[in-house]
Amino acid sequence: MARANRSDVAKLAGVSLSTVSHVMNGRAAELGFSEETARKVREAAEQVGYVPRAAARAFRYQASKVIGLFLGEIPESLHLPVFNELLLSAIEAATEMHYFVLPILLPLTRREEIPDIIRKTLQEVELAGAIVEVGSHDPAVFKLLVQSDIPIVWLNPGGPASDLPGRASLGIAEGEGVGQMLERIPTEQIKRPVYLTGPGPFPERLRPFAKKFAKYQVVQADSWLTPAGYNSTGRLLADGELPDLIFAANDLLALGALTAARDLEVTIPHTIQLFSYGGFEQTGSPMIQLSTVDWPLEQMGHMAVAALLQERSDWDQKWFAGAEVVTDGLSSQNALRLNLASVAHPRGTTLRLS
Amino acid sequence: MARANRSDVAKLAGVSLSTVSHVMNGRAAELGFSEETARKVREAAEQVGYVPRAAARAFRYQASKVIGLFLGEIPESLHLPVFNELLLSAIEAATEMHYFVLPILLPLTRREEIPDIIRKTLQEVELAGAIVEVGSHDPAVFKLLVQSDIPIVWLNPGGPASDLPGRASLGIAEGEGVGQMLERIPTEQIKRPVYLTGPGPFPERLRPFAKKFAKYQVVQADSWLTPAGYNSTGRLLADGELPDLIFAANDLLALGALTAARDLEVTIPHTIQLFSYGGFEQTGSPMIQLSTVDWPLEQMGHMAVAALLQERSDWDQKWFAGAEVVTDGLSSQNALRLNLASVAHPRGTTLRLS
DNA sequence: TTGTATGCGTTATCAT
DNA sequence: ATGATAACGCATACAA
Repeated sequence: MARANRSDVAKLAGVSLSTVSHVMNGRAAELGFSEETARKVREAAEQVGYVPRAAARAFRYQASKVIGLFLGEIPESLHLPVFNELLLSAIEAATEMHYFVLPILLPLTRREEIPDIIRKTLQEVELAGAIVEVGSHDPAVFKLLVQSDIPIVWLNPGGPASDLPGRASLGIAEGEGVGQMLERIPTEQIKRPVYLTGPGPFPERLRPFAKKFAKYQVVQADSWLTPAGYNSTGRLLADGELPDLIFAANDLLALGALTAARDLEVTIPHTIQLFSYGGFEQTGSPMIQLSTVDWPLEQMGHMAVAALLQERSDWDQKWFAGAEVVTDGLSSQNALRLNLASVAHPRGTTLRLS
Repeated sequence: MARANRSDVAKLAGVSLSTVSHVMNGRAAELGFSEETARKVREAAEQVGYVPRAAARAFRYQASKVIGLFLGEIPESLHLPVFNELLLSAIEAATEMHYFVLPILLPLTRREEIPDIIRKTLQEVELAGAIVEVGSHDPAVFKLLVQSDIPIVWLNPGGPASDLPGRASLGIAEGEGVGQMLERIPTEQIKRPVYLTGPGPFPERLRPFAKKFAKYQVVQADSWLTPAGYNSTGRLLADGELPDLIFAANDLLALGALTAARDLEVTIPHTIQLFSYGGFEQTGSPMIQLSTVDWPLEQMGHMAVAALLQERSDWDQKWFAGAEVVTDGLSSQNALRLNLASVAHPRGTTLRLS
């Protein structure tokens, strides 16, 4: 048997079609319907399991409750925090406003397919708006999205906000937290700083470190995961003069470095100080207190939704704090460009603090 | 300016509305339109950025490309693999068939809200089908979902398939992999087996362990995360006679146990053997080779989508292998109930194998 | 207090 | 080869 529709309910309740609509949309009292009628309708709906068809409602209202979240595909665990935290916080924020979040993965390779993916998406699911992780994509691939009239929020989880046209553009001031961290360390005593990173181009977060130290060594591991950090650090420590400060470009590399040092009986933080980027946090009673710089992805997800749905009050109050607003160079007057602050969490386990 | 619609294109191309539809749906050749007309239409569409309205299409076709994935909310990192692997594998499978996956989080507390969440969802977004993690929910809360005519696949990521009515019901034979693991260990020499678990009821995976050993000790940590495993194991090892086998109910607890043993200079696997459940895997050159039982969540996500979209061939070929099919006790003749095999990965690093 | 008419944008059928 | 039109289910303005 097919899904019940309005006329099934109307027939069963012995009322007209519009009466069903009015009652189901909670306007019974407002329009002065009898309690008796309302009850009859609700009972009939309940009995046949009637729920108004979303497709018909979306069509009729010319509106949708689905927010598209376009994310770069995940090459390895490095991106899991991006996926998890962005998606979950976006869902949380959206749910609060009775919206849904539809994640759409964009291939990192085969970029020529992206325009077509976007066209197919727009054609198959009505979107209330789009949140787009720009990544390293050529903005031109999003042309169709821009041409459609839905609001767009651009995201750059690994750097400054782009200046693409849309309702908002969010970035992260990665250097800020790193700078804070460096201020807490007596850096004048540092002789051999090391920057431990993964494959690919150096991220923004390196900048304050590079600025602080005239000379530093770069160790590039062959992945962004813990074992690579372990191996690279192991080789580094075995090979000659010990470093006295390691900045790991992500937390997983730092965990590898920590373990390698322990295995080689190099004490941290006494012999080597260590900190990383990513906001590693253990709930409950922690085993490891890693000094790390928070990556405000959760804030980013919340703000993206808030901006998309134009809940300006939300930005200002809960999530806005610490954001660096940049309004110049934007075409739309409604647009907001801002970089979320990253925050240092220095901890005595891995840093000797001044 | 508003999003372009069909009539904008028709006007620009100088043709009728239906001609635009015909061309846009690739039926130009079939209906014998001139190449000239088709080109004009395509160019006009391109120029104004026309994409057919999804809401109107969904309405007209009485169909949708969105699969709802109803998941229990995530209380702590324990559930991250469930969320990640299920969602990502479902997205992967769905994308291949040109479908989308909409994750919907159901509150674990405040369960009385669930029926309303489901009703709102059905009312606001047209679903092609639903994949539902049953969890510990009373199946009655899903009544509206069942009454709607969309196909449903039930999931139990932590135990056997339920026998709810729907297109399919998938579970996991957790005991299978644990049993395999126990067969590889010379268990007659085990004197003091310990089961290390987290808060809450004991999962299915314990069963073969309990069956194998007449007497075993249960250590219940106060969370499912690594630090809790560390603390509980630390206390256990300090407190008297050492165990000789620890089965950790998840990988994170096992990692804590491993670290605790190392810190107390108890050798693994020589003094204590250790294995866990969850399929912990490090890509690249691994630092830790944990003996663990695979949790086939990825397979589950793929199969759920395949079953939902009735791609029977898919089950049989790629993902079906090793699944234990149970067809008795099902009402719907289309329904399939099966338990995916879990697989042991014994590794010499943490187990002494026979 | 209830019923009726209209339109939302698209597609497919049918007529030209 | 191209154009006109009905139908999809719902919500609402308006008529009764």
